[in-house]
Amino acid sequence: MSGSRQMAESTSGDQAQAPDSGPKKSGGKGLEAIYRSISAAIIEHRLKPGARLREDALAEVFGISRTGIRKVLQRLALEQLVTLTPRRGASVSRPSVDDARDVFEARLMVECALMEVAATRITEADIQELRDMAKQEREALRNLEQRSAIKLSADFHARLAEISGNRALAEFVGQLSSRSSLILAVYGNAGHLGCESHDHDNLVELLAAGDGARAKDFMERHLKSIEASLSIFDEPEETPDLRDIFAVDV
Amino acid sequence: MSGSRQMAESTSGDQAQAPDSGPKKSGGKGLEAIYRSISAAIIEHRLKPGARLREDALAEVFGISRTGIRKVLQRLALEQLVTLTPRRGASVSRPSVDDARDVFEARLMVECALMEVAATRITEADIQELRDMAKQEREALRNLEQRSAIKLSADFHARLAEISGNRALAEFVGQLSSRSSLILAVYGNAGHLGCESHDHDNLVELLAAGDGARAKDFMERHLKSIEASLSIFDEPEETPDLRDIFAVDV
DNA sequence: TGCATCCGGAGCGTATACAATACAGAGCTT
DNA sequence: AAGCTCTGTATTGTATACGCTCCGGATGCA
Repeated sequence: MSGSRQMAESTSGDQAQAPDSGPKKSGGKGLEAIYRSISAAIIEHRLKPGARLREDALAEVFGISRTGIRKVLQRLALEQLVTLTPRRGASVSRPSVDDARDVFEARLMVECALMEVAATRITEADIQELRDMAKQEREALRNLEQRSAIKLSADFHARLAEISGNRALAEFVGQLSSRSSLILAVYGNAGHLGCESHDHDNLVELLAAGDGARAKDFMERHLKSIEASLSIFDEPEETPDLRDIFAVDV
Repeated sequence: MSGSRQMAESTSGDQAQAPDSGPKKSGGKGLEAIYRSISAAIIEHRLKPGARLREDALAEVFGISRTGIRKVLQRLALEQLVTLTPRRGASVSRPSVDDARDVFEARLMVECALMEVAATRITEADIQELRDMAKQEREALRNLEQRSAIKLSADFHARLAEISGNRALAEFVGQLSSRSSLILAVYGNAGHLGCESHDHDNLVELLAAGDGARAKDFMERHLKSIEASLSIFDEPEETPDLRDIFAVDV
């Protein structure tokens, strides 16, 4: 892996203003803020899988017209965070069992490989930032702020991938991490949310020590343990067997 | 590249409809066809990097209003086939040197790993289909139809990734392949277009033999040879240093 | 009473209208 | 003569209007 540029955010002059403060004169970049707002709400499980996202309602909430909302929803749909059903509108995606397996298989493949690259390219500033993120996540967990913790965890993995210096792979990991959050919402067991509290700290220290091989192994165990913690079985089909369900009542 | 007249038809069964044959009954699926049409035009280099894509012009060509065109352009932008510059509209992306390196690095990582998976999952039907695609590509090359050959090559790699059974990774490879076509357009040497004529045939036979390890090695050499065939050097910067350039004249 | 049909509302899909802005060319100033 | 500004035009950004489809309830008929 070569290259020495750093991952510039799309347009660096990006400023996020409060969603409701400037309803009239919000510039084109306001859409980016709305995107992040909805995206965060989904990742934090404030919007649960299956929740409908009506265009009118969102338009009113964010103080713009449906046009902009549709743009945001289309982007979210391409990232598979929301599902767009014709004539029915948008709703938060409900990943299938196959989706879940695909996502974790992909993460295993890509994130593990990236650890070895990251170990050789990580800088002091990166290490400090990652330690910070891990700490925030630990504290969120301790305060039982599960919503924040899940988002921070996804951000951590995404940030980790950025260190590799490969933008294409970093974006891909970012999307996979976001989708993982949805998978947790559907198949996760309450109380035990994905990442162990100290896993990320350990990962950072391994990278700080430059030990790519062990970081890779650790990431592998980390991801496998997350996947193993899921309750992946086929959901009740769309036409549940009511006789079976209410058998006890009869 | 001057006229806007060059994107209408595509070689395969893509129907180019008369300008306004069905203004009312467009149907939501029409956008998918338009997306494929523009996407194919870009991948086949009928629209070259830097070419501007004016919304009005596209709207007129495809017989719909700008609304639908904007939707398609936004999707293409998210896939990084077109670049959307604020207030300047859309143009075919011109991948940077860094982009090129990232894309091929990602392909190397993912496609190679997928070969071992594909070798265990490939079916007779898959083998037959891949042989067919490789044959079409060979013939296109022999007939000097470079445009078709490039698209067929990208389709081949994408189809190959689908065999792994992992949708997330398959989509990712598909996007990387499309972007690779753009990279070829910018940094490729005329005459030697990426894939060697028999590489894909060899790949199929290795997979048909179930030899995942050698398929992986072959894919690695294949991708590296493509990347090596590129002329990757920094293009003149956007604000060329005129003093430097004309130093000899002074 | 049960089912089919009709009707009304709600919400999305598409087109069009209007406003804002960047580029280009011409004219003026120095 | 060269540079700067000012204005005109072309093109995108955003909002709004209208039509169409789907869902739910009410009504009529068997």
